[in-house]
Amino acid sequence: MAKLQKSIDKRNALVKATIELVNNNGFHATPMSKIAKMANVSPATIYLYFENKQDLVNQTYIDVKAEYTKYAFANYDPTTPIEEGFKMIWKRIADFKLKESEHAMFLAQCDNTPMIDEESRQEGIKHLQPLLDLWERGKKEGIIKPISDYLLYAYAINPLSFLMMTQKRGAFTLDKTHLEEAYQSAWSSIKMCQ
Amino acid sequence: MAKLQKSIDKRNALVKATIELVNNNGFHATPMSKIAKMANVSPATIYLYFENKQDLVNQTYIDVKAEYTKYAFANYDPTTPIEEGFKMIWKRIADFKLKESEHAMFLAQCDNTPMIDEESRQEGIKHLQPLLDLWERGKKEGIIKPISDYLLYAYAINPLSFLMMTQKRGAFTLDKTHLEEAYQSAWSSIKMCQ
Amino acid sequence: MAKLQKSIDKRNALVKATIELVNNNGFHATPMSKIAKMANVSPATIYLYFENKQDLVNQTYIDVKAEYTKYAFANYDPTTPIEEGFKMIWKRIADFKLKESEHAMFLAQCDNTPMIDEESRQEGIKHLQPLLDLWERGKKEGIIKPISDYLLYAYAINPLSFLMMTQKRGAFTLDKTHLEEAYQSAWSSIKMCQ
Amino acid sequence: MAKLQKSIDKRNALVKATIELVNNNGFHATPMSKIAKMANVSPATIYLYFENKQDLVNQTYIDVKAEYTKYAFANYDPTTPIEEGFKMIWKRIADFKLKESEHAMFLAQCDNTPMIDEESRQEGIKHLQPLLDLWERGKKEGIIKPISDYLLYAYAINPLSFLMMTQKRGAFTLDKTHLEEAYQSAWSSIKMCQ
DNA sequence: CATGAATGAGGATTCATTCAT
DNA sequence: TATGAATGAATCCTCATTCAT
Repeated sequence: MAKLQKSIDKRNALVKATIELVNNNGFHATPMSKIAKMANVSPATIYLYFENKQDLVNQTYIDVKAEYTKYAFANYDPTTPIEEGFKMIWKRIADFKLKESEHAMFLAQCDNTPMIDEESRQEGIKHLQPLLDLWERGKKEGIIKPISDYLLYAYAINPLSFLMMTQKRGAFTLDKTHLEEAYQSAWSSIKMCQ
Repeated sequence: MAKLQKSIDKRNALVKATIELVNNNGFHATPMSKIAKMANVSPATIYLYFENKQDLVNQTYIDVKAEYTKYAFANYDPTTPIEEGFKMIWKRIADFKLKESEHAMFLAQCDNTPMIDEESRQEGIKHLQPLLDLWERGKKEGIIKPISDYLLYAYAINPLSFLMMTQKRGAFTLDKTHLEEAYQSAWSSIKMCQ
Repeated sequence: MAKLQKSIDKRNALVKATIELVNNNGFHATPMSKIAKMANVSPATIYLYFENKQDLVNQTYIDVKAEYTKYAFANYDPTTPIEEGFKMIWKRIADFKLKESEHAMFLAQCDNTPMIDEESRQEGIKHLQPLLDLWERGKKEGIIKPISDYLLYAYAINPLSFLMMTQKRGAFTLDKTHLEEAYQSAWSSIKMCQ
Repeated sequence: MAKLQKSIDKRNALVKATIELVNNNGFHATPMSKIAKMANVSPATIYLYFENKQDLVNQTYIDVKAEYTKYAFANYDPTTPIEEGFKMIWKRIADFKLKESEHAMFLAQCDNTPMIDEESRQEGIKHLQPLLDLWERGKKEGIIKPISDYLLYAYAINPLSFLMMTQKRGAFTLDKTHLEEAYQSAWSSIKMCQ
């Protein structure tokens, strides 16, 4: 039991180090040896937990993506009214992207780069279902525009990634007011024009 | 003159090869030797045109970014009415992202990755000025929401990058109808609510 | 007693696995971990039975060599007439090389490779004495050529190794007729010309 | 031209180093870095001449095998009478195995080990044809036993490998007398009994 | 006795960059 | 200007061996 616990700790340390180093240097500029050093293990130990470097980032991606969606829907109840439900989820996602910006940044890099296996990418998408369901419901009720989920995501959610990156680069800080404005823009872009 | 012409051809071939290879493999997984091969020159020749690998991608980034903004504002007249002007630019940008998707993809990778020097990043932003001017004008006239340009960009323009990537991955095809819907979402998100 | 029995089983399993893996991959391309896996023990367990990898192959070599000579002389009686005795031994050796070809192959690899300690090599040679004694007797009786034992071995016995390897590679199958022909060649090469 | 010459020299130096190091340590215990050092080139240079380590030994094997057969048949004329022709070839082969014992040892290791690709092994066999032709002729003329070429090789030629190895190990020195005795044994084993 | 986890040392291979031509 | 050969410095990964349990 103690052994097993220790193992999970090491795996976590490796995942954490991977996120930080890949964020700063990119996948291929992050040597396994540095990951090992940052996680306080021997390079060889990585291979007890992951098949190879590709597997390490794939699993890290899936881990972070799962954490992201878990966070997004943590307090969401599928019976909530559309607008309120959307706002709730949107705020949680905004929260995640800005507070857990290291993790969000890692996802952004994975999503705009050929560094993740297609299979792992698919695996990561799965957990977004509650949002898609909400949109489905919203479309039926005539509250959400009857357009492709890809378009809805592009306008309602994805801009947060851009804002997070911008903030990360120090060009701009997203305060409460900005956040409210962003939400209004998001909602305006997907709600039915009355 | 003939020699100079030849040189420009080689430089262009190198830039082109860089875009294609970095798109498919990422910066660090793209060896100089492969770039040279694809451009039909010797590896050593690259160093006649670029200082080193970093310089090569930096310059490629600036080139592509310049091409992007040039395309975006090609037929734009700064005296055009706000909504019409925005639509015009938006359509050009959408056009570029979808038709020159290789180049757009390259920019997306650069923008979400630590592969470009901060200096070159700044250099690339410069040429967006006409759009910022349009927004300035729009805000003054009470047509565009008086919010940060970063927010406006995040909602009006950046979603096109997401849609381009989605389409590139084959998950979804953006047809005329989608494009019109996307425009409506973009405009809705930044126009003043009346 | 039960424990001791168990131990011998493990040692045997390890020796067996070593033979098979070294045959297929060679000494250095055979990891201890694979040997352990094939023998159904932990890598660490190997070190309870053998000092290190070198010791493991050395002991395996000695084991197999002993088995080989034991088989060769199993039914041999030192008072048998020369030609009959030689034929008897030769047939046993041929039998071993062809039926226990895995073991014979292992010996061939050890004997043509710097993988075995000189000491273990010497140890392995010891048990061939009965054959040398037979030859001694044969020389005295004027039946066997009065030449070096090395020459006798090279012509009377060693060709069987070559034939075994050839057969192992599938180039050729040694049937009863071939075997008889081989024996004739062997005997012709060492018997006194009358 | 100077460049090309230099290249061939490097390739030769690499092949030479490979033979010596593999003889002393075996294939897998011979690091590329040591081969490079002994050949006075950088490790990376090896990969300009050979695809990888396997290719390096394969090509070395083929080179040495070609040298061996070229040496064996250097002064052989296919119209020579059988016994004389055989003796001539046999002597050349013995000469090669004993004088070029480094090369012969390398072949012995390759032939008793899974270190060479099957394809290269086949390639190496090709050049033995003149000997097979001689045997063919000998069988027709009733001078050589009408048995498989594999058997003939096993008894007439292969023992020389064993004797070479034995001599290399210092257990025994093959002088002129021994050599004559060896030839008699070889010939006895394959010639028709009259 | 037996083990699975852990690791340091090492090995094959790649690659950005240089240099002689 | 243009090149192909050459290379030292990484980088990923493996493996014999040890150690805490």
